[in-house]
Amino acid sequence: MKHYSKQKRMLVAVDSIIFGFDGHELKLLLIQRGFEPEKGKWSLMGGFVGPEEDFEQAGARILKQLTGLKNVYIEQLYAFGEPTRDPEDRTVSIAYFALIDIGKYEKQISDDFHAEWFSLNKIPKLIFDHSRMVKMAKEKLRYKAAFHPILFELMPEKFTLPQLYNLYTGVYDTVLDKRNFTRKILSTKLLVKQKEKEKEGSKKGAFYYKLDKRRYDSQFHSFLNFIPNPDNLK
Amino acid sequence: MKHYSKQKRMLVAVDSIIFGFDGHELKLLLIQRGFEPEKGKWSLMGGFVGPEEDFEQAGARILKQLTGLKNVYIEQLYAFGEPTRDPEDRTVSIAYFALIDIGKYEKQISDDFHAEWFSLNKIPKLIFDHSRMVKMAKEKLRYKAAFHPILFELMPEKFTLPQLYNLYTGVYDTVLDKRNFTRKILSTKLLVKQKEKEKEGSKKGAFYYKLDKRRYDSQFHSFLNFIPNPDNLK
DNA sequence: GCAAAAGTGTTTTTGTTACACCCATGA
DNA sequence: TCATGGGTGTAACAAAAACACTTTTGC
Repeated sequence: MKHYSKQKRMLVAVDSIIFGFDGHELKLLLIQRGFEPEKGKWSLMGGFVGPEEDFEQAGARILKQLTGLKNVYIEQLYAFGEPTRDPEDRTVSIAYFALIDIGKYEKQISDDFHAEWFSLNKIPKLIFDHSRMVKMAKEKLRYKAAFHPILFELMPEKFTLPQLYNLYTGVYDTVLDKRNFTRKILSTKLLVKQKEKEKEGSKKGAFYYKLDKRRYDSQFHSFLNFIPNPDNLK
Repeated sequence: MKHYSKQKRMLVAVDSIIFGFDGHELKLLLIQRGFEPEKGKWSLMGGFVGPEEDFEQAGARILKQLTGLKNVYIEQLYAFGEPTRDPEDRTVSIAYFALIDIGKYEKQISDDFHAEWFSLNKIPKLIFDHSRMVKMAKEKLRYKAAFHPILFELMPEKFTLPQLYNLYTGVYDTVLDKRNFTRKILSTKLLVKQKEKEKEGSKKGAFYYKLDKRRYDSQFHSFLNFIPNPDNLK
């Protein structure tokens, strides 16, 4: 304490942009705050970083609290620190984005907040700078998913190629050539075809695939070029 | 204050990883601290975020203080927050990396620190988690420079293709095919050939080039694919 | 005249894109 | 039997990679 005593201290929070995919479109998990300030307004899930915690621990704790999930994909997005971003008090926010298997999500009982999934094009007004955080998270997800197989984190254990196709076209808000898409995905050797078919979505049914976990882990950082002309992603 | 009063407050600092290029190799600017704690040890340049400042302002202020430069390329790298990363007190560090034209750098007179440029493979032991920050900055620079023309930020107004070649091979610690490299660089149309030659580096002399600032700004986010097989960049 | 670094084209290989029809099934 | 969505191959084109010799000039 002796050397830094003149410096201003700040609150430090972690806010999580939580993405899920329901087989048709990408969704975002938001909470309606049950506490002041901004009680009743829509918000990202967040919380203050505890005295003995690092950011990852705080992020994991918050995610667990809201979704019941642990060991999910979570990655630091950006640190936000405008002096007045939280009008109540100087608060720095370390934003993380998480990708979860929406099927594993279970609504938590809590008085503090009530959570809901939103389609990405129907996001309500959010408190503070949370809309900016969401925008940035979408950009980063697009950027990263163009090269790395990160979107598989959103899929259930067994999934079909049409589902995956829906996810990619949704994330990039574009149509992709179905044959080229299939070829590219399968050429990564990341997927293992199952014998069963998914029969809900269509009459013919679509084959299930599973991730080859070994290959996935080892190729995660490789450049797989999922998206044609990834220009202008930012 | 009324709602957050129970939360722990922390110090928030900005640390800058400052890269420069002398025409031959990539360098890092470090300071030897003239103040406690860790007086005399090598460190990144940093400082606390002031009560009315955001991170970018703090980063710019710190960079100006050490290098005399303003309006240089600076980008947020990562937020570090392990509870004991600074043994003195709980301090969160928002790390930024900066790319400067080493020729414009002018040593600042200050009692507080004495600065020196280091080759990237001769970095001394650094305080706290600064070595980890440097490592991460190198990785991010490699990643980003593989797709975006960011390394031009390190060059002086006029530079030669051999200098640029040295920079790229240095950053990726690899040899590149000279003809393919030249073709790729020139095919971006980002460079304008000058009439004069640089005569210091060789007998024959190498033509100077300048950045086409307009094109550079508009293509900055495009994917230019500078590096063959960018796999395993992380 | 020779050492040292700059500059320059072509061929091969690889990857990307464009494109359209048949299949399986439940209603 | 037909409507719906699933599944599949090929040819043209574009981009990347491999490869070596000539030029200039200061010493």
